Amino acid sequence: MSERLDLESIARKAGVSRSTVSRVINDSPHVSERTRQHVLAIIEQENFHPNTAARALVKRRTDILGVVIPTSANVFLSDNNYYPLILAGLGEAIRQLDYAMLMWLGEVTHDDQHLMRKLSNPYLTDGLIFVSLPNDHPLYDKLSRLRQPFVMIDRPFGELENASYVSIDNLRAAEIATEHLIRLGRRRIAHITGMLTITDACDRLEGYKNALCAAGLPVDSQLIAEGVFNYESGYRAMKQLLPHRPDGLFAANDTMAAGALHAALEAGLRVPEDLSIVGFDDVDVAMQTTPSLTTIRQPIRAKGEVAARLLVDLINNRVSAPQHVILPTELIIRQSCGATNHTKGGDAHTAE
Amino acid sequence: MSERLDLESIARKAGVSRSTVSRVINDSPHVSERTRQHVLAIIEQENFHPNTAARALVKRRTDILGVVIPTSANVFLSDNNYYPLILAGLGEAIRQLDYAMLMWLGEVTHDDQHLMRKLSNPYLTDGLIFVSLPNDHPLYDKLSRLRQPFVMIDRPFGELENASYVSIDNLRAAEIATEHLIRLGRRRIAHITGMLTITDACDRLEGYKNALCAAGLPVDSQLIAEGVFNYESGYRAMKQLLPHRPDGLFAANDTMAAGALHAALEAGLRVPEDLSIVGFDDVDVAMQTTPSLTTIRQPIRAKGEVAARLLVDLINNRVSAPQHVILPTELIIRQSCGATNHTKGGDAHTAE
DNA sequence: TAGCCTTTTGGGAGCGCTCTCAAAATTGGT
DNA sequence: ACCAATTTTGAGAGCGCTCCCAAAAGGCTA
Repeated sequence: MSERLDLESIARKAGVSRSTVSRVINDSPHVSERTRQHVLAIIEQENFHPNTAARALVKRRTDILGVVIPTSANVFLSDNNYYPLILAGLGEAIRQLDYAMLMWLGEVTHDDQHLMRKLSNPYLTDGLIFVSLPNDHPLYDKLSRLRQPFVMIDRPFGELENASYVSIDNLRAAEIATEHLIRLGRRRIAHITGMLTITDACDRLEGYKNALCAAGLPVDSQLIAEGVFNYESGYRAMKQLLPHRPDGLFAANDTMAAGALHAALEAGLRVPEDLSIVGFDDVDVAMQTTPSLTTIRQPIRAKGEVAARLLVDLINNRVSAPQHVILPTELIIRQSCGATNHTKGGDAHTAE
Repeated sequence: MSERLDLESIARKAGVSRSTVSRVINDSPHVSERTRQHVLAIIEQENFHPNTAARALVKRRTDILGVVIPTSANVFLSDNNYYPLILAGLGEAIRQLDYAMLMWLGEVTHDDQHLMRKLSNPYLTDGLIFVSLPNDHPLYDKLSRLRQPFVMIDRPFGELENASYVSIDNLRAAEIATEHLIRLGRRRIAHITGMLTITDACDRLEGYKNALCAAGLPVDSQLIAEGVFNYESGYRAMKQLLPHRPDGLFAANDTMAAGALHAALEAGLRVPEDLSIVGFDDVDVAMQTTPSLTTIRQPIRAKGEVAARLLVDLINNRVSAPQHVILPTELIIRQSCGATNHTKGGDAHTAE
């Protein structure tokens, strides 16, 4: 019904040229204040929106960042709110940077080829962020062929040249968690790993072993059970560990720690008296269990924020790849480990 | 370094015209098989990607769907995995439909104007999906001025003409939950509401009241406490309800039910003996509490999937707005209500 | 008021694609 | 082998914007 709106039609109504309208839209300083206000008024009145496709065509910029979370459904969806937190951090930072966020979720194995073509289309996004890309993922090999700048959240496996990432020192954090249990006098310390296709999980396992070795304790494979970062797998892993009488447990995330706690309590163990538990992440669930979980806090939201900013810096050539950012972690002592602590953590109901 | 790739350059290399390459890319039937294969080979060899901006400019289609989750941070991020499930449903369906998903997360109050301009730009997305838009949200008024097709997940407040939505019958589901408690002999049934700016929460409150009235039970405002859909608020609400000695509780979602359960157990109540609890959603947490939660299951992923398909139908004029889709719910009986049940639900560790 | 410099404005070209229409090549029937 | 029908291909225009450059307008000094 209403004629189609473009720069030209706005220009005509405002009695100026297309170029001037363009300048107004792009906040160019080369427009008199009088003209700017007038054009702005017409734009408002006509409810005009510049065509982003036309703009992108000439500027070779879409102002869109792509986010890929290839994590399998049962981890993303489940009780583990690591990914929602990452997303929140990404979403907020990306919006602040005045970009839009294009998202691909879930397993991409089946339409791998197809998706990769979309992802690697340099005209769709200005850059990409990969979250927790498993090292056996089909996208892995294609990364090196990517033309666009990209940032990974969580350290990639092996030496991926040109890959920038944002992560934490998982190895050291796991050592700290395990050392804490050792310091509390535990000698049969078990570990529930995360999905071992994710480097973070491998590093945490490594850190756990390191700490045992450093303390002269044996690394007993019967005290190591594999999980996949969700509650269910933590519960199962603990069932499997219980016959080997652990007196301490370091779980690769809080969600699995909660599942393990459930299994331990069900088996009649007292926590922390009989079994000392330390988790990882410090997500909400850590404060909702009884007893609440001692854990390693990592800045999950910040990972997303930092990754987004880093990507934009990469896009604008303010820095050049690869960049590696390591964010700090912190041991948060609550009830599940049995250490007395009067300053940190707090219970479930006085959270900030 | 390498020359810029476009249709023309591919055409030159293949010894055909730009038009032919375009036809190949768009799967036009008007190309001989011989030519198609040849061109395809060149495209592959050169790793060519058509410029989406140029295509969008002429086709007036971006093949992008916008998803807006304006929910405040503490609900999206928290223990409640309603939104991740919605997202998973949306993400999968949108990918299957061969669209990309553009996302806006979190509160938009501050840069309201700015965001709305971006959202309503008809050249950025082909359509929009709003998830749980609170009725006091600044976007609410602007919905009627939207030119693009849009679909809401969860019923919008009031009579928004032209608004299509996908939801469930919250009113009836809440009645069923409450009736179940009544049937179990409970007489002092409490309710913890969701955020009352979301229509679903209002409907559930209404259904709760309806059921009480229908059973000749009084509606006691002291037995109604307001929550915001997260664990913390469920815990607090229960603390507030306990002095009024409820013997039953219907919580507007599982996460709050879990918080309430925590508070009840802490206060020394036995569940379900002293207090019968029914939740809503049937998310993972419902099977992880002890006792596990009786709840109303709603098809959360399906909401996302259906909304995406509906939006695409709207975009392609296969249906016309407004469309209202109501998905089915189901009462899942577990331990927290005290009803004996031998067929449904199961415990936390035998999930499907 | 003329002359110079600065600020502001306008017009043309072109980004890479799709679409329409016409031309060329192929097919089939006689 | 010829003409009509069909299939396949090519060229031109144009989508709505930005960018470059030149022209116009405005400000200042002499």
